[in-house]
Amino acid sequence: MEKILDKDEKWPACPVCGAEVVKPEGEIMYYCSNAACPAQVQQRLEHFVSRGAMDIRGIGESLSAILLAEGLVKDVADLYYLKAEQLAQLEKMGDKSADNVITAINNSKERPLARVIFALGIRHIGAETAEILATEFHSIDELSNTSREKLMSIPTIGPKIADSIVTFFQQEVNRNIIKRLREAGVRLEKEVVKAEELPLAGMEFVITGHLEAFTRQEAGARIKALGGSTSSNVSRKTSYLIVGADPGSKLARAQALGTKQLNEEQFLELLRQK
DNA sequence: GAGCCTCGAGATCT
DNA sequence: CTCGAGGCTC
Repeated sequence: MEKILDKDEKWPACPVCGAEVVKPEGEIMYYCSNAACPAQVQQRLEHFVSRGAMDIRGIGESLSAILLAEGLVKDVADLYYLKAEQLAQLEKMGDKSADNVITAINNSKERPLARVIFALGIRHIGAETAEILATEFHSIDELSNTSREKLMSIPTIGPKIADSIVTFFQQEVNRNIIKRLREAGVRLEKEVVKAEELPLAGMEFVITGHLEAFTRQEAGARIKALGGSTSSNVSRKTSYLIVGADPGSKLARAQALGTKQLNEEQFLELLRQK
């Protein structure tokens, strides 16, 4: 039920910057409409450096506030242009602490794509959705150039999230931040995982019977993408026999060899764990 | 029967 | 927030 305002009644204003507040339809909370609101800027910075995001140790609530107040940082990209000497001049900051912070910032340049997406602070994009986006897109560029339709075709992503993403990448401020992150050397592409580090590395799979979720070819592709291999015959080298509906003679052979088996549900579970 | 709305469950985000 | 179920309209 929408509140009706009396003629002279004012909408509540942001307690920090005094800007007009908005209340998205169906929601209870009011949000400050000013993206440049100091409180919002600080929250975005804190979120960016937080553990689940870029994980920059040494910068938290306190230092974030100081960096903003001193004008050393105006947005998250500025972090990567900080100099140790600038930090060392701050209150309660010596050369040692300053160096530690700079090192932490540099280390964060290699974070996995999912974390970078999460760190950007796009509305409705939490750790989970960021993870999903990182499996669908190879880079921030690819994500930023995608369409509302493509996004909506992804399970768990509906109109609200799709719009939020599209709008975010349309904003000039955000494009600029991404540009400077790239120029500073922050990796905005999917990490290249070494073959031997893939989750199914060294495992050989054989499929028997009919799978519901996908064709043999698709199943094989998924296995390969995770570093595993496939074969058409069960042997002592076979790690798992995937048993679909109406299994063939491979099942008997697997039983004779004592090969481990997975039903389709267990196989899907294995893929989900990555 | 396609299109649109509401509603509730279950998952996710703030 | 997303998504599917069920009810309504045309």
